[in-house]
Amino acid sequence: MCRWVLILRWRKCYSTLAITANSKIAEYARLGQIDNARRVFDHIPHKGVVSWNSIIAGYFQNKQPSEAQSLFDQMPDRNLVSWNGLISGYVKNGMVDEARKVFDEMPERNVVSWTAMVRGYVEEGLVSEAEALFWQMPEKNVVSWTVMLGGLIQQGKMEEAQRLYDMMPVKDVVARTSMVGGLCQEGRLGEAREIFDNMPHRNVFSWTSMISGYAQNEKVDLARKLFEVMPEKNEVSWTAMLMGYIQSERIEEALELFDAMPIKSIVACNAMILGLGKNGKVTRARRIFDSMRVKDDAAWNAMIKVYERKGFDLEAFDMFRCMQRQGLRLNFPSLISVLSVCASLASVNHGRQIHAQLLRSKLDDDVYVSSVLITMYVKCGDLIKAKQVFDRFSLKDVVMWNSIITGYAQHGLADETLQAFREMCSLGIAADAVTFVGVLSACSYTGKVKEGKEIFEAMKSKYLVDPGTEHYACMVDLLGRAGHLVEAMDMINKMPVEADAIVWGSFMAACRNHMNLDLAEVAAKQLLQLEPQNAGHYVLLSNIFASKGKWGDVAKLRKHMRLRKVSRSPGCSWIEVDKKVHMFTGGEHMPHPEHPMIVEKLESLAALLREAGYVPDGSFVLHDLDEEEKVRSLGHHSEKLAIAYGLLKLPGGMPIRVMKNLRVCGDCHVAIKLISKVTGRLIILRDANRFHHFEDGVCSCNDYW
DNA sequence: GTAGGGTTAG
Repeated sequence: MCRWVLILRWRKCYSTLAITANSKIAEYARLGQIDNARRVFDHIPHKGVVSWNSIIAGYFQNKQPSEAQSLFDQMPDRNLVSWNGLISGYVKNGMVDEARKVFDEMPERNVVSWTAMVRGYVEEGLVSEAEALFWQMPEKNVVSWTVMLGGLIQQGKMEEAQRLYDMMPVKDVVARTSMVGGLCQEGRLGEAREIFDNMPHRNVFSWTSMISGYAQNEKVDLARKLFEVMPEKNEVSWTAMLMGYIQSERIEEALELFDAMPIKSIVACNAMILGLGKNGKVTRARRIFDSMRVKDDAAWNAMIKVYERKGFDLEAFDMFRCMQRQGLRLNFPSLISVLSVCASLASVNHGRQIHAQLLRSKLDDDVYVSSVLITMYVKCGDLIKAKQVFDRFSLKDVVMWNSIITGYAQHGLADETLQAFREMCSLGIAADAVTFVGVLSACSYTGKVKEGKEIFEAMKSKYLVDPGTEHYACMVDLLGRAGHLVEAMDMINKMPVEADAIVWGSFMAACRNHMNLDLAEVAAKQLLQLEPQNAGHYVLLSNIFASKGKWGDVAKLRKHMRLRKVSRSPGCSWIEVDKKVHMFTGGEHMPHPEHPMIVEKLESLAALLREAGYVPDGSFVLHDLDEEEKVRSLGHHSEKLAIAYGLLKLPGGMPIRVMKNLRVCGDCHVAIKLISKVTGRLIILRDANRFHHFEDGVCSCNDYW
């Protein structure tokens, strides 16, 4: 008697233990600690079928389908749950074919098996396969119907979805919620609301679905009304509401809601960071980022993207490095952002490093990534490497062709640009608007007026691409540079759309280069109207007035500038030395630590230049200084500082690559040509528009920029 | 304790 009790007690205890072990397996698997789950599994003395099922599901959950399959093969006995688990495991790993094989081979099937398989097809977007299977099902229940419904909705087949929904014998909360979501996606808010209102039961999901529907369709206030009355909210509901404000750019209200959120989900934080970034509130975005206890890939990407978009390249890069130091894996969006950062910083070394990582993680055989890579190398001035990446890729799309075409154009290689353009056309790839910007600007940079005009005409008639403002800007630039100012003006007047600042800016520069002060004045006034905050326009107009001796107008303009609180966007140049980017600003507010040495170098250079016959040209300076002061101010233009630093730090024979955020000024251009001559160094300068290769006193732009 | 459905982002 006593013995039996003991045995029974022992058995009871044993089964409790097994259950605990099985839940431990599931728990570890959920946390991504599959090895711990396995350890628990291995220590169970007499493993039941549930333990096996649990560990197999765990491996599927942790993206190790082959290990799961191998365990399945070793199982002493399997039940229907094991088979169904295998199907759903493959489905979750996007392996429909494997799932189907299991489905065909299994000894018996129930509704769950069928539903899982239908779901598998739906996940892959194979709706017709899903439908075929669905109608073959020996029995269906609400879940199977809902899976099929979800598939149709996901594919945007709303009429079919509607029909299926009407046919459903039983509609529960889930099915109704699905339908609400589908209708909202189509903007059919009224119908969605009707289903919502007529639901016998509503839960958080249904409420959130309706709220999100309003929020996504620019009905934020309606969303808010519902949000206020919903009985219980979870973090997803809060986030859905938040997204509404962010998407309608109502950033203050978004912030208010965000601060009120009881639980700030990662999704909410990430969305808030991006939203703030879009609205220029970078510091606030950073504060939220720092406050996040757990940061996922998306959080890092969001922060990197915010910095990248704002042009805070160094910060973006630091962030990326920080992310890697935390041991986070490279992922697609952050790679794209950071490659753009490398491109904009023209940091070849960093770019190459990332390229290497790309190769290792096998992310490089993607059109998108390759195009960004090409652009990166182009902007870093390494056309050879850009071409290598380009050639390596077999299935090139327009974007990739555009990358290399624009690259050649920016380096002033018109023949290569045109050749690539022809090659692309002969391969039957349709040129788009971006292609023509590249081709036309190449013609413009190199004075190919005839070719440019022909291409511009062909663009409309032969390639059927409507010219946009950017193409007119190219044409105005092309004509203007070549001195056909009247024709350029004519082009502006004939434009179907209003000329923007870029068009007028090109025209302006042309007038200045060809010393047509009257037309320049017209252009400058237009520019001031279009961009009253851009200090560059004041500088230009002021220079024109000064050249004409209209000192009264100069004074008036300055006063105007002060009144409107316009400040010059600071010129800034940078150079990469020892894998570090060194920034230089024109003034002496934030001097480089090695400033004295650089100034010394500049002075010795100045002496050499004077010997070579260089006379500083003060007309490029805005400030009303006396001659000597002007020379000093010119001497400290940021590009010269950066070049001097490069001369000091980079071994002889190595090209000096300098980047500048504005267009290089005329005086610097003359001076740098001479510097390349007296020092015998190749100097590559990337300014806001294009590349200048200075060698032995000559620039690749032929003084035409 | 193990198998099938609905809500937030990029």
